[in-house]
Amino acid sequence: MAYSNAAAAAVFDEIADLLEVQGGNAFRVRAYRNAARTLAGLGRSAKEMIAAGEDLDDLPGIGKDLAGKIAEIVATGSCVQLDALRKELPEGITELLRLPGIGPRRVQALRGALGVQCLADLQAAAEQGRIRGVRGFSRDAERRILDAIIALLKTQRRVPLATAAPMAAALLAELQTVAGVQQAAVAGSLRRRRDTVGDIDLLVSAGRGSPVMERFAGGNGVQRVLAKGSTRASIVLQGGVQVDLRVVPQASFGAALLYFTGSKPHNIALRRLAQEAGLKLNEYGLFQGAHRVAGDTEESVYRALGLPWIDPELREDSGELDAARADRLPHLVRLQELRGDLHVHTSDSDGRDSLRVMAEAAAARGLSYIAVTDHSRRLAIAHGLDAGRLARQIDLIDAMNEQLSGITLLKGVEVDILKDGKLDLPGAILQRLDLVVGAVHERFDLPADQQTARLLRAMDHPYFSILAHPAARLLGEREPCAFDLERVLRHARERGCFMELNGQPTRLDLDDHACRMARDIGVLVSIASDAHGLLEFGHLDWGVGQARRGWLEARHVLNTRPLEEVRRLLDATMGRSEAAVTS
DNA sequence: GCCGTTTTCGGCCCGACTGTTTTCAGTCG
Repeated sequence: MAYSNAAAAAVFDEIADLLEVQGGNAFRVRAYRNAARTLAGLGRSAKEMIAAGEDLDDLPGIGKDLAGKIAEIVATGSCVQLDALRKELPEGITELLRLPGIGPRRVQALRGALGVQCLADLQAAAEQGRIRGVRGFSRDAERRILDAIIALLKTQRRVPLATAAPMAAALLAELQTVAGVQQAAVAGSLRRRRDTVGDIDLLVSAGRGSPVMERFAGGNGVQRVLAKGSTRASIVLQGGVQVDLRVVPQASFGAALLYFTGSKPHNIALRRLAQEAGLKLNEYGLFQGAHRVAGDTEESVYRALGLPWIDPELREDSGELDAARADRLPHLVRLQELRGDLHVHTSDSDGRDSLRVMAEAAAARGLSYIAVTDHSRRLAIAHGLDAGRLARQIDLIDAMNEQLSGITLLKGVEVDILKDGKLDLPGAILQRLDLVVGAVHERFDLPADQQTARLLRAMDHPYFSILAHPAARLLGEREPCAFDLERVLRHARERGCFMELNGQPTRLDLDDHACRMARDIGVLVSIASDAHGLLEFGHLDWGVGQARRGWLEARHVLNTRPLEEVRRLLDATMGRSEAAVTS
């Protein structure tokens, strides 16, 4: 198994889980989790850093010990400490932590008293009425555990951002109509635009006596109320998505929004900053003693800490505080800066709408160009185009460009990258296109070195412009392919081709970390809708969210450029230099 | 396990909610 930062991060996360169940020092557990986060968000491969003689213990949260463990993982692919922990603890014990209300202490209690080793053991113990006999567990607790196990087994865990966002918007609109509610906002990972969200976090400010909690917990579509106090409540919606609501006074709204937006590591880092300045930050404000010095808006809190306001997408404690202090925060790309979309399907392959309908829908959204990129012949299930059908589509597009105004259609294809890295259509037809978008649609399971070689070879084809959805992941369905992203990005830069950030809600691929690596290495990213119907140009917005999480500015994005410039850049990938085009 | 314009030891963010161990520990975000 080839080394990846993600694999090393997974090792540290598992060690943290196991130490936690074992009742280990909570700060030691956190140290492993921090290191996992550092690795996952690292712009470069730790393996290459070691090879270059760099000290890993210069990285935040990584000291001598963990640097040594990373070196061990790089060298051997495993970690002695993890192997030892796995031997000491039963496989499956950490899944008990996924049950609400069950933490490390209760897992230990259940294991000690009943010998529970996994979810199935616990379920059996609950069904047999043995849990109520354990100290600290009542008959009610036993029933709750059983309910939680059943709920866990049938609900999906995280939902795509695009699924949660409209649910949150609907709830927010309802809360805004409740008497006494002054301000309401979405917070949490949804506001930070993570690709998936575990629950929906909502915040409102309201005067005393507002019935907002009652309305929230008693609303339509509420399946279960998990908790309900005067300032905080949690419900589960029909369909299994959890929603948390927090109510604060108006004067605390900004501090609460900051706190409730997270991420947790960002909050911890901010609170530490406050501490160092002799202040205390909590969800009610920034305090000097009992005096509130800031808190009505997020800006006021950041400003009082000597910082500019930070975009929510950046709040992951991955360098944004340093950047803010140095006044070097990125000017993140915005949806309205996209001028075109370089991955669009029509009913010629598996799209639902015709060429003309797609063109008009794109124009109506304010785009000035789109690339028509239907599938190639290999993808028979998508009615992929062979050379003959593609040639006819090319002629059709030429003719249609004569008629259209305000939008230009670029001639492209989403060509399959075959197992050996060859492309699924002959060069003679690819040569006639404005751009070639290559994608993997099969054999996702190749070993990392073969998958990497496959992608590199595809990019070396004389006509290759953009690598589409490079990891080929499907959120909740298919893990990303194993390949050496850094090598692929470096090759793309040398070859002069581009990487796609696919905006389909279950793809979002490149992911945020990969975007940041592309930015660092200097490869332009094409944010694409991969629209298969006229309504799907909206997917561009999900792509923009991930791009922003990846610190991308307009200058890092291919399709923020005007048509003439994009043409020049694409021509170069197709072996047509500027001189050749004009001659 | 990490970290350090007080430091190589002794800290490590802070508060709400729940259940139950009737004064607080465990869990969560």
